[in-house]
Amino acid sequence: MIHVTLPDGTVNEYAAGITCAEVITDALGKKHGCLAAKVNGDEYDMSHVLDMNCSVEGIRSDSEEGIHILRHSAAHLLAQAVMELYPGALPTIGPAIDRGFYYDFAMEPIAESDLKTIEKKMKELARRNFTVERVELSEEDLREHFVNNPYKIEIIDDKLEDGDGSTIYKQGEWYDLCLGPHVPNTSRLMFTKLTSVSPAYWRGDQDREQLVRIYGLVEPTKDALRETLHRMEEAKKRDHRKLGKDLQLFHIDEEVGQGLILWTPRGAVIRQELQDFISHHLRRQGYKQVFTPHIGKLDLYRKSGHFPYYQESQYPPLVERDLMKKLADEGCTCGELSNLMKTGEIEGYMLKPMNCPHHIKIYASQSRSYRNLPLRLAEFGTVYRWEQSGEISGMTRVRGFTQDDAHLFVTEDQIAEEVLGCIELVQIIFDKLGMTDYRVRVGLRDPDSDKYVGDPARWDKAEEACRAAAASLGVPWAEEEGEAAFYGPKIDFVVKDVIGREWQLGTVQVDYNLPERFDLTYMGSDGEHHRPVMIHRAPFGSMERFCGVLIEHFAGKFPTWLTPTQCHIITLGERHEAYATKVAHALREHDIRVEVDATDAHIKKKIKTYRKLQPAYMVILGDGEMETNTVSLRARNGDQVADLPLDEFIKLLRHEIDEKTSQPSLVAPPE
RNA sequence: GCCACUGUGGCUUAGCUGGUAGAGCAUCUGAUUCGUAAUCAGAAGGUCGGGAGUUCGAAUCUCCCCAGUGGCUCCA
Repeated sequence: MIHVTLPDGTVNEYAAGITCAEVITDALGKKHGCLAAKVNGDEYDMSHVLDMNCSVEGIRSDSEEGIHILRHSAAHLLAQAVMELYPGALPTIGPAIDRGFYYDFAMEPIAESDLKTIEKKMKELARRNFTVERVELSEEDLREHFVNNPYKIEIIDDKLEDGDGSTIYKQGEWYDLCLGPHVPNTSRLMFTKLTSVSPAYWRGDQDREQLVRIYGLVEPTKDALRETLHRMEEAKKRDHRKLGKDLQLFHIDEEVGQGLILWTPRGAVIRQELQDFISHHLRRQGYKQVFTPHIGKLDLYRKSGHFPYYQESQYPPLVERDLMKKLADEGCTCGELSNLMKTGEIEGYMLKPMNCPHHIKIYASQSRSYRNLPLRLAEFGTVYRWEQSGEISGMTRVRGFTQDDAHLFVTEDQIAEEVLGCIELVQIIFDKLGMTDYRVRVGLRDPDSDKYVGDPARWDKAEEACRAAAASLGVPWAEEEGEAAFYGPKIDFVVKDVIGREWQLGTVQVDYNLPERFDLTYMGSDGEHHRPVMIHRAPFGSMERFCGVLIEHFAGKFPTWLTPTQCHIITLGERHEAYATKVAHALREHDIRVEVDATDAHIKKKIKTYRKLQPAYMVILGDGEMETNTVSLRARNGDQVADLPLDEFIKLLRHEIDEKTSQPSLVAPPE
């Protein structure tokens, strides 16, 4: 007999050889809703046999672990379906991921339209309710089972110690190399949806075979699946690319170029408000504003190390006209031109891929003493990077963007305090905008690598400063070894977009390298020359990406201070035009953004038209308002307030704008 | 850059196996003056992402290019 401890603390006695399933059914009844079990904290199949004293806990399909198992099992079901439909395909790997699962196959590319057929096959296989069986095999047997699949053999070669066996999971005739655990039978996998197909490289290595990756979703119940799909639909409505068009915030034009954002008037308002907001805080924190040009000589970037090393991700250099002509006359080929630029034999200019070299030159333009430090130079600096064409997306990944950049030149002792200051700035901004759903990544050096520049003792200190700063935020943060830049540790702020992709926004990076390369110095109190340390920081990352994320964050419903139209005045009839003009003037006198429609169109129609642009308020003016010098307001959700005295309205609205409250609240308190 | 898919007037979109495009919204004109999510009538607007080809004839077939979407790779 063995003793099994259940989660509620009761201890039951069973005959050795009982399975997890039997224990859980005994404890919770037949409808226990569990897919697998935890035995002494480790995950096992339901069929796992217990032969000694232990604790057993069911893993429900709606728990985090349960959904993970469900996804992993659904990946197996997908592979089984694909193998039946495409006998020549070779399954490789198929894990559960954050939002579902995928499986990679070595096979001829398939189209998205083929997913329906595969999905149907999966349903059919699920319905046939195969038992999912775990089989332990010796290494020899394993290799025998996968003799026709070099991918699986490669995994066996890599993951298994010589002589070790492992397990396969079988459902029907089909089986896969896997550690498990899995659902007990395929009927658990009825509610799946294949979402997309795309290529992926074997083991993520661009130089290796390209595989076909199929993505899918799975949920324990029909309702849960429907809800998930609905949520995804809803999220798509908030996509900044769609809202950017609907709200007329930005435009990308084929003829201008890929990944180049045209900020339209309404979008420009948002960007300007954000820039004003951040500029205000920069002044408070003692930053100095600078302006620098969009290009710089190749020599500058040779010195900084960005050319030719990062050439691939830059626009090609600009070469002076006379030189170009001379080289052309001499019959110089493009390849030769490129080589001449690399070796420095000819000079050219580059669109700046970052602002640091320019700011460094400002630092170096005078002799500096410790009394001048920290020197904090800030600029909304526009940079250009040659992103791969397939990677460009909306406002979040572009080829020209404006960083809310700054470079701090500090002494070694000032690093900790200044990093903290940078972090505080990020926090002020995120707090004001109600952005709470972000994660913080502290990039540290990989202790086993020698690619890092600078003295390890100084690194330790800088890393400790970054850690302490991240910890001070009060949000989740994670250290990631090997994620530091080669020149110093960093802190990144990462948010997710509506479809779950992660984007890096703000960043704070400590840099020992550039001051060295540019031989920057300051005079210390000891009368000696010392090397300053640089801190690069951009709390928003870039205005483009940040605004893109912000559009999705607010679903286009911006707080009053940010929204392009704060008041849209609508008249009931033509005779109210004069009053509308008067109200508009009064509002504009108080620096409130107003638009007016005094045409004779029906009020319903006007409301329908302008609500799409999400003004903070629609101001309705008719006979009543005109006679009593009042306004009536309509909020975005349709709520109304009637006959608010005009001066009272202005006062309240001005207050709302100045306070930068999260949402318009003059009609009803925000939800 | 790689693979699949997509690309029709400002927006959304119909157009099956090839025979030179239909519609709704928006726009303009006229009528209506009607208190909060589609008043009526009329007009104008596209040669179908660009180019080449097959064909008597292509938005519909082929090829090349451009752009977008999804993912991979990359991201100082």
